[in-house]
Amino acid sequence: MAVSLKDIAERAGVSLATVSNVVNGYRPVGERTRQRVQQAVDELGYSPNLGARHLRRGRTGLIALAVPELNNPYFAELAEIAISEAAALGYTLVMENTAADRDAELALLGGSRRHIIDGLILSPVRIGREEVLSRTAGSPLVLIGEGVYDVPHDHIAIDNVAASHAAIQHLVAIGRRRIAFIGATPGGDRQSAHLRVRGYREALAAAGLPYRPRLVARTDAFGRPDGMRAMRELLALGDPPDAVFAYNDLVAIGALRALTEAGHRVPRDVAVVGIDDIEEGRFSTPTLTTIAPDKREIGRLAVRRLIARIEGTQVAAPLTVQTPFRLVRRESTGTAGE
Amino acid sequence: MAVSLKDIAERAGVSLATVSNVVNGYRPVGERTRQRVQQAVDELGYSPNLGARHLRRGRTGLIALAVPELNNPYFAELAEIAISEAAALGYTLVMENTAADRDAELALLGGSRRHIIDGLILSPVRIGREEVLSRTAGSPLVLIGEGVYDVPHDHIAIDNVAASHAAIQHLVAIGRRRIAFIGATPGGDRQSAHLRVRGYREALAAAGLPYRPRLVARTDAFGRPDGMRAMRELLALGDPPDAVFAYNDLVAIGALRALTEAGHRVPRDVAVVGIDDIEEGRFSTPTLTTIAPDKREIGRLAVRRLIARIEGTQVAAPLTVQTPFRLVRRESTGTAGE
DNA sequence: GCGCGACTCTATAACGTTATACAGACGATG
DNA sequence: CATCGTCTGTATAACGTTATAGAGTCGCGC
Repeated sequence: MAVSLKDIAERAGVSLATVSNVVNGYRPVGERTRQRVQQAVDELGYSPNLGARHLRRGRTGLIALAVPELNNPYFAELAEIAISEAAALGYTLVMENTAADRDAELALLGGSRRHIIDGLILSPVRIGREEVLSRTAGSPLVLIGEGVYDVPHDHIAIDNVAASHAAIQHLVAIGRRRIAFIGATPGGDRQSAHLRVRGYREALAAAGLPYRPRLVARTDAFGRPDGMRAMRELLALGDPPDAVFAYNDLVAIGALRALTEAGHRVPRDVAVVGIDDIEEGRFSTPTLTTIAPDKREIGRLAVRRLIARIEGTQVAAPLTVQTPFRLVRRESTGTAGE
Repeated sequence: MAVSLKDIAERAGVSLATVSNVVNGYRPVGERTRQRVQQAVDELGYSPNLGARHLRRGRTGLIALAVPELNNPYFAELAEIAISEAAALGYTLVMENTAADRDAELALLGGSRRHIIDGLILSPVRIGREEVLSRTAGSPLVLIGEGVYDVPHDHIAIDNVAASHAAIQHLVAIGRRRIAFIGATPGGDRQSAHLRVRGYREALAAAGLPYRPRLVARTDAFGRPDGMRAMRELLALGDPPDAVFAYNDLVAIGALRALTEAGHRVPRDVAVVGIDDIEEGRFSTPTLTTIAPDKREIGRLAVRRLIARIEGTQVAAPLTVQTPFRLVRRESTGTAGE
């Protein structure tokens, strides 16, 4: 079971160090010995003990991706991309679930996994700039999502304000005037929800539409039930909206369901736009118009940048990258004909 | 940054071994020294280096959950449960994605992660009994899902045949006669798809309905697009079905979409039943009737059993556990009134 | 024939932890 | 007063790896 370098060394009749050199290619080894060692490795089925290697090298080969909800399809899709990118670069990516819990985010930031993990990709939702700044330097950190800016770490995000603009402009272009927003959060001011609200307000202004605070619905979380609840509240308003822009696709799908149950037609009575472009929105009834971030780009960039930091090949200043997005029109805002 | 036992020992003026004993409570330590050591630990913010501990103890405290698709909500929901259960027991669970790839499953079985992981929970889809049997004993293994039986490992699953029965009986009870199945796989004979087909056939027979091979649709995978494609094929048949039982909820949702696009009414023209009870099915239009496995039970049981094996407290014979399920009626088979 | 670099390979000291064996002090016991 | 056990604490050898320093051997130029 436990076959170690020592076993190989004995079998091949060479020293420990030589085997190590063959396995790692760290130093040149004569062709004859190399072959003998390689044969022993194959025969005994040796694989290096990563724990020991870590202890010696100070690196584990593990990186973590910490997200606020594992079963938000957006993060699941992102994770799948990140995992394969990490694998391609020789790292193993482990998922960590913060459950949108402030303490969990702080613990990760503080290095609770410090000895296990070479670096961390974090999607923060409950912590802000100060908390990140107060981090006592640990392993490399890459931020994704839009919560925190102006910190000395790499940061990958879409331009939330611009994304909101695009959504609102689209709704205005199809003739909507009373446009609601679902998914504002009570606290947090550099949070992405806040940014999306800001984009919403700016775009309304640009279109010459009034900003009606009653059309901005708060939610505690960002799941389907939250969208459904908020939509019901909006419908209970004396003068309900004729369009809804949701914090994300899950919220939008909750809203869709509330509309259907209440007997409203989508998009005729109310048009709906989400963000994330999860697969579910391509199969819902009606299908969901959405702002599609480039998940592939986000996942790959985050992993590459983190690994570059870990390996120290790139000591350049931290960079904030804004990845592209596009508007995907589907039934919930009327297809071509409508 | 790197504060080790040695630093604590110096600070507290005791030996390395004593600090270790305080930290682990392995041996009694005098009250006075204990306090001095504890204080040093707190002041310097020591946390043990898990790699080194592993090297010494032979355990990492990591367990893996390997699933065929990370972004199938069923597995995402299961993962969330398993992660918190593992955390409660002092383990960290890492997700592994086999991508329904035979080689990936074999690699895990063969112990590709052997040095990193204390144990593995695997949901196999491409390998069968023989492959599992040929495993050269490695770390403990718990199987979930329904692919493989009669192997010397713990195995947690629902009774697929019984689940299929329940679904078909329900469809028969609401008056359906031409019931299709979507999600048969070409190969594999102990695979869960096969078992579900068997339950489908048996239940048809029990209800006195004929088995029509043309109503069994094959799919390459088990996602929304597969369900959609298969449903279209069924609709193209001269005499289409009046009900569909799908391999899982995702496939069912794909079928739902195909039906909607083709202008069929659900459940009036065609009723649909899935398996998994993912949240998406509670918000789809129409909402989806489904066989709901007890995900909480599955996740917790799998983790507990694996950890019991790892810690050797339970050397009893491997056990196959069938967890309960129930039928959840929703709109896709007609609600109470229909 | 001697010195020197180039080329292979080896011996060994870490990395941070835990388990084992042992040492010293102190009462109690014969 | 010798003997024994108990109670604390320490020294040290692993665990499997890699990096460093160094030891041979060979060929080549002077």
